[in-house]
Amino acid sequence: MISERYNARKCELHWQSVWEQNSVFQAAEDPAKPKYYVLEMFPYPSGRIHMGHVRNYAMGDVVARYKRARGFNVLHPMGWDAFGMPAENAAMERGVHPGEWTYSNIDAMRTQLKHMGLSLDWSREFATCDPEYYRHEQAMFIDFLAMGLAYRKKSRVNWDPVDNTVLANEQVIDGRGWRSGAPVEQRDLSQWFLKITDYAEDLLESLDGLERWPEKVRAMQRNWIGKSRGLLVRFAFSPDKRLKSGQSLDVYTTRPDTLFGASFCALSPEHPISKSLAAGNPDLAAFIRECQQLGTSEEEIEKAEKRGFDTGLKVLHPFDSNWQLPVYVANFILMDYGTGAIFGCPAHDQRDLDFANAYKLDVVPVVIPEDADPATFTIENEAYTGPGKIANSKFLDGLSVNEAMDVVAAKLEKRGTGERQTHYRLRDWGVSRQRYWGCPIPIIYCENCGTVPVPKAELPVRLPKDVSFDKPGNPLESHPDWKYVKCPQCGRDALRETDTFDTFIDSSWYFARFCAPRSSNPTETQATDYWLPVDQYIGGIEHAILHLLYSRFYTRAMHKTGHINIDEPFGGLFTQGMVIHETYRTPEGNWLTPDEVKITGEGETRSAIQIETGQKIIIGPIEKMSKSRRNTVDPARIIEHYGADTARWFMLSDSPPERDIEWTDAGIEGSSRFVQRLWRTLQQGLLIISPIAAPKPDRFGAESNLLRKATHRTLAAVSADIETLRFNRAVARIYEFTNTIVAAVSTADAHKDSGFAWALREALQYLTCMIGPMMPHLGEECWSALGQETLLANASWPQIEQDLLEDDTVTIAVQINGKRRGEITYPRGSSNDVIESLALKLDSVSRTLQSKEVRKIIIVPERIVNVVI
RNA sequence: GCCCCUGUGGCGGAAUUGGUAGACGCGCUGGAUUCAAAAUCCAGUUCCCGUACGGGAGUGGGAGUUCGAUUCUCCCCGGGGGCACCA
Repeated sequence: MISERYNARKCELHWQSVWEQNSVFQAAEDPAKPKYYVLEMFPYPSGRIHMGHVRNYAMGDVVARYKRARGFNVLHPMGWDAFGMPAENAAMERGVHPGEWTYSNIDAMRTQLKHMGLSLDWSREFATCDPEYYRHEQAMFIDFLAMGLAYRKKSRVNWDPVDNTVLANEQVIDGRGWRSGAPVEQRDLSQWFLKITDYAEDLLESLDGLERWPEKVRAMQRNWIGKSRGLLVRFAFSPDKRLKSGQSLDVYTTRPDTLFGASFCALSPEHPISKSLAAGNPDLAAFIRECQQLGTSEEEIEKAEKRGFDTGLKVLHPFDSNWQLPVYVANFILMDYGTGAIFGCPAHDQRDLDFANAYKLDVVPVVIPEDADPATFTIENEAYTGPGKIANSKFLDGLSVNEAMDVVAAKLEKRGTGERQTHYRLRDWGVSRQRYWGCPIPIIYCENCGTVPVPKAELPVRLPKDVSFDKPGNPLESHPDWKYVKCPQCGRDALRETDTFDTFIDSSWYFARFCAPRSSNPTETQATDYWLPVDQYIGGIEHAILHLLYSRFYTRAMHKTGHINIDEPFGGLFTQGMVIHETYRTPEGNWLTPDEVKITGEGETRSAIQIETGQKIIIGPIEKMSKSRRNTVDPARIIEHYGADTARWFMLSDSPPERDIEWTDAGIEGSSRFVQRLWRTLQQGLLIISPIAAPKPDRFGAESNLLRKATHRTLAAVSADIETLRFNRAVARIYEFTNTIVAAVSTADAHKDSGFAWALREALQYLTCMIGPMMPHLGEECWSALGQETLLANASWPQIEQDLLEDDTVTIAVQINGKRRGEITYPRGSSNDVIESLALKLDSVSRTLQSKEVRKIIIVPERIVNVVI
């Protein structure tokens, strides 16, 4: 029989409309059913989805559909992280309004996502740039302010002196503005901050309770919070007329044990003492300006060559007032950490060592490894940070590192020149952005009343539509009238805050909004109490720290202000690997998409040209797919050509979901072939299988029993794989199982076997259920072909018969000296004596043993036999 | 620079978490079917020696622990992510 090929395009449209017409995926609270909230990180509407999105949403959809089948009331919503810089860049480059650009992107991407056949509740969709969303953000900010969770302080930004605009770190390239090319400066601006540091300890401790989070994410957050115990040391200055009398230099150190190895002190360029000295010293002022050209990013600062400026000031060593240490201003000292000043111990800190070598300062090792000789142990280009005994440190000599820390801390505390402290690396969250396309900060500045929140009744503070991007800088600032308002308290002329919120705020609570997306309050307790926390959150590993930590904090802040009753937003987290791809740039530095480039040659001779112009292209590093690098691959052609099911299946196959994958469509033919093969096998099977309501036979023949074992074992394995999100393994099991079915269907003998028709129906039905979460359209088509009248999307996950999972015999390998020499099969539960004699009887073993003496036989039942000779 | 992850055939990867390395898929080779092609089916496919039987090597590199290491420990090398204004 020649069966018809599976027509993906026709079937996919059909089932998508059936699901939609029946509102199959619309969720509602149902206290009688256990809930399950599946959420994938919502996308930034860049215009087109790329393969990274397909991977993310295919994974989430498998979980959502699987949990539905398992009887859960599933919430699986979708929305848009719609504020952000790319919309403003589009406005500047193409003159299109950010809102218009964003909404048309949303339309395009929604269509693409719908073609994927995801089990989403689209009735809950929202975009964060909608005033009906961001008004609640404004209301909550006012609540945060009232509760002391928000405050204003001066903070530095990257400033482009030519474009007169604030630059994001991404827009600073080698210390220059990306458009103007002008060296970047740092500027102090008054900005709003949220007090995430209030929760540093809680955010740290609670990580232990997040058992369904990857350990690596918890580790990254722990390091980010960076709790340290150390000592604040007050260095007295040697008298100097540039200082106020009694002024001391406060230094925070986690290594007080190395105090005798100190050879200098260093101040951050932003340190108050640096600034006051600079006022009277043009050379120092110039040096500080140079430091500031590195921009604000920690990466730039730490990678830069270590440089310093000798202030001429001296401090006295706390344990020896005859010992003076020079005080530098140094480019690698961060004002935000500790006190913004350090004492440098070059022997035991690499940065200090680099600095000391550059400025010819002493390098005295004071921690000596156990196996080293203190008399000869020296440090040259590599600092020693390991354990050891203290040396060259007077009364500390011979102590361990920890003992020495205690002794130093105790002595200085007693003297009043030191204080044990706990510090966190975590800084407060700066949320002000000098940009248009974000949520306006609902604050009014009145000369009379000061900082006044916009009354809640007047929310939302809407973004004005009539803005111009002709001038650089924030269009809200230059808007003719938007910022001029009356003070809500005294009615006098006042000014609106023209900064908008960091877009991380938008994504810090959207999961809560999805529970009741049309509520006139930010959240609806009845809905959030039912749905939250998110049971399975899925997104890229690149969000391991910022987004996930901000959300954890924001949830706590919402709890404190009465908007929610939980502290941890995400019960289970899965961080998928990124889809990465090579990057391509023209010699002028313009990014090109993979479509625009032709690659020739291999290895050393590999090169690329731009298809349109024939010009040679620079092949850049392999990076995560992103709009800004243009290294994205649009799934549209793949979906159009092969169908959404094939695209989904392909993305789930092969690679473990947490691993990065370099995009290639090699192998997609295989996925497509499998779809056809499965459909064909089903067609052939339909001619053999028993009717839908046929009762289960009392007994099964050998062939049928083998098939049933394969069916139930595959189901057990696939269920476990989906529960743990190991989709690639589930795919492999399904391939194997399909091969088994194909073989059974094509074996004439099997058909005569007792109960085979029933066993084959069972196999095909189970197979259909198993592919359903991954290839839902094909699943529905098969389900219907099998004579089912319900939707597979609403069907229950099949039952496993436990007694089909176990065999009565065991096959294990026999090794000689750890090298495999053969295998034996024996009845389950056999004694070690039986196993041993079977193993020794093997030809391959006995042959080797003839000339050798057996020293030991290791038998691990049901695992291995190892004969040691 | 710092923190986190990662490395297995020609390619993506599997290995019950210390117990048969290479499941499954891709690709490739040969064959069947066909007027021909597509599709499909069958066989083979880690590398080296050998017609074969078989033997040896082998999980980025080096050391270690163990009867046994892809798995645990240490050092080194390559790749990716994050570094607070990309999202």
